[in-house]
Order: sequence, then structure tokens, then C-alpha cells
Amino acid sequence: MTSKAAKFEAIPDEALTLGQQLCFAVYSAGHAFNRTYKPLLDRFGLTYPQYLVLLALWQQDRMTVKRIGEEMGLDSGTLSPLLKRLEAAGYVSRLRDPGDERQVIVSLTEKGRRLKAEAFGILAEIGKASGCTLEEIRDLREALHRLTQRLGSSQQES
Amino acid sequence: MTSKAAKFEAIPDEALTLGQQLCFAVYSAGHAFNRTYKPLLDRFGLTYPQYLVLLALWQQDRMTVKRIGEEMGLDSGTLSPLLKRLEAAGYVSRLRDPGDERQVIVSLTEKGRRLKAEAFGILAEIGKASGCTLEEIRDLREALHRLTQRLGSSQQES
DNA sequence: TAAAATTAAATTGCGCGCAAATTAATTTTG
DNA sequence: CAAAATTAATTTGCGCGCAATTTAATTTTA
Repeated sequence: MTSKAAKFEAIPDEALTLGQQLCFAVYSAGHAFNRTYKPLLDRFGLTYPQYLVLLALWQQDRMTVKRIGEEMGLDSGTLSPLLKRLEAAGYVSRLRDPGDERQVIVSLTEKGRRLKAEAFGILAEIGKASGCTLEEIRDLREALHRLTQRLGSSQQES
Repeated sequence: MTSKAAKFEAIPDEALTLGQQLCFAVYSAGHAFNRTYKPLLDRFGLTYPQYLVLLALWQQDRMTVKRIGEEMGLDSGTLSPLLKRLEAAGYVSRLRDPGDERQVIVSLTEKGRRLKAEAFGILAEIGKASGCTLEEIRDLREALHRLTQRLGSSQQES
């Protein structure tokens, strides 16, 4: 019994299958959402991540890139080009903060604000596709938030 | 009361926030898993999706690209280059099926099989980082599987 | 206040993930 | 059996997502 092998000997072989992995269940559900949103967003010329940024802006307009990144867990390397495309599509404007020229303030355009009305329809479609009750959605969402929190905080420790 | 607005009038404004979205909870948890796996996989020169493919192969060796795609919900456009990189890293071999030259059979190399022993350690690390009990993991996994199933089947209908 | 350190965005490079087009092999059918 | 249709994998193009670097502005501090 070598020391290295012994340490995890208690874990059965079946624990290592794809179907048993929580991470793979999350991974697959993420793709499934992306695929479900795609046809609903195509007619607005939006991608799923772009739509999530708009959700953040409908909640709180005029955020810096950094602030949006904090809300969404994304860095400027991801957001900068995405926001440029959202601007090119006419949904947001990007303006340097006159008080601090390092910052860029992202604001909804009139077109961006108008889209919010359509989003309720998208929300209803997704809710229907998910086949979940409001309670199931809430419980699952909260369980995932707790999980994300714990995975995130475990990062800092290492 | 315009007809278009009236249709979804019952949905409150708060339902449209990022934090309320199940999709965003899944999206964030997916990124959190990716970030947690990254340092654990870096020393093997593997990415998180590559590791998932290896999980599939430890469960069932010698699969065609198509079969792996069915197991994982990915198409060959994603898998072909990923498998080439796994081959370049020495974890798998890719061989045309002599009985049907259209198919490519992906097999674990000795190096790929050896890595399985290390995977139990990774599994334990992730389990610790998730902070979930085995019951929580099972429940969450099953809820996500059901969700993925329903989102997937809703695609065919449209 | 001038130099050093910090901060915010943007940029670069690479690996997914997916749609669409391409290539090559096999199966169907006329 | 030959043409047409189907199938499997690859390739191409584009948009994330992230690490690492760069650029520019602001703050700290010597």
C-alpha cells in the first residue's frame, strides 16, 4: 500500500465517471442555457454573454467596466471587446469619465433601454423551457450561489 | 394598456435582475469550477474541457469522436482540435477505424491511463473546495441533469 | 513636486464552443 | 453498378474567457 495511493483509496472508481461529476452537470447546464437563449437573442443580434451584460445594466445603468466585471465575475480582457460590440450594435455607449480618465462609463442607449421590454418575453420563454417551478428555480439558484461562493473563496486560500 | 406589454405585465421588474437569473447562477458556477480546476490541471498541462474528455475515456476507452461528442454534448468542431491537443500532449491516440475510414477512434495512451490515479486526488480537492456534502452534490447534480434535459428537449420543439 | 507605485482599460495570444462549409468514406437508390 | 444521399471528421470564422502585457491616468511617497 503506497502512501500516495492509500490516501484516496476510499474513493470508488464510479466516483470518477462524467455523469457523477457536479462540475460536468454545471458545464452541461451552462451549454444548454446558451443553446436555448441563442435563437431568442439572434433576432436582436445579441450573444448570451452580451445579454447578461444588458441585464446588469437594466438593473444599474452607468457602470464602469470594472464595476460590470465585479457584478459578473469577468475581467476587462473579456469585457472590453464585448462592450465594443454592444456599442457597435447600438445598445450601449462608452464614455471616459471626465473626473477620472482611466475609467470608462458604460451607459444604455435608448435602443438598449427599449430592449428591456422585450426581455420579459425572453424571460418567460426561458422559464417555460426550463420546466421549473418558481420554487425549484429559487432553490437551485441559491444552491449554485452558495457553491460559487465556496469555490471562489477556496481560490484565495491557495 | 398595450397588448404587447400586457402579456407579461405580471412579471415584476426584480425578476429581470442578474442575481435572480438561474442561467446566471449556472454561468457563474461554471466559471468558478473552471477557475478551481485550473491550478490543479496546470501541472498536467491540461485544460478543464480536456480533463472532462479524459474522464469520459477513463469510463469508456476507445470511443469515436462522435461518441465522445454524444457523451459530452459537444460537436466535432469543438472536439477535433481539442483531441489533437490531447494527442500532442501524449494522453490519447487517434486512429482511423480500419472498418470505417470515416471514423476516428480515440484511445488512452499509457500516460493517459496513468493519469487516472492522479484524478482521485483532483476529485478530492474539488470536493473540498465545493464544501458540499455528498448528498448536496447528488441533489444538485440531479436537479441540473433534469434542467439540462428539459432545456435540451425544448430545443427540438422550436 | 518629481519619481515610484497603483489603478483602469485595452490589447495580445490561446483554447474552447458552435455554425457553416469542406473533404472523404459509406450507404442508399434508381 | 453508378449516381445521389448520408455520414464522420476536419476546417474556417467568430465570440467569449482568461492570463499576461501594455498604455495611460491617478495616487502615493520621498
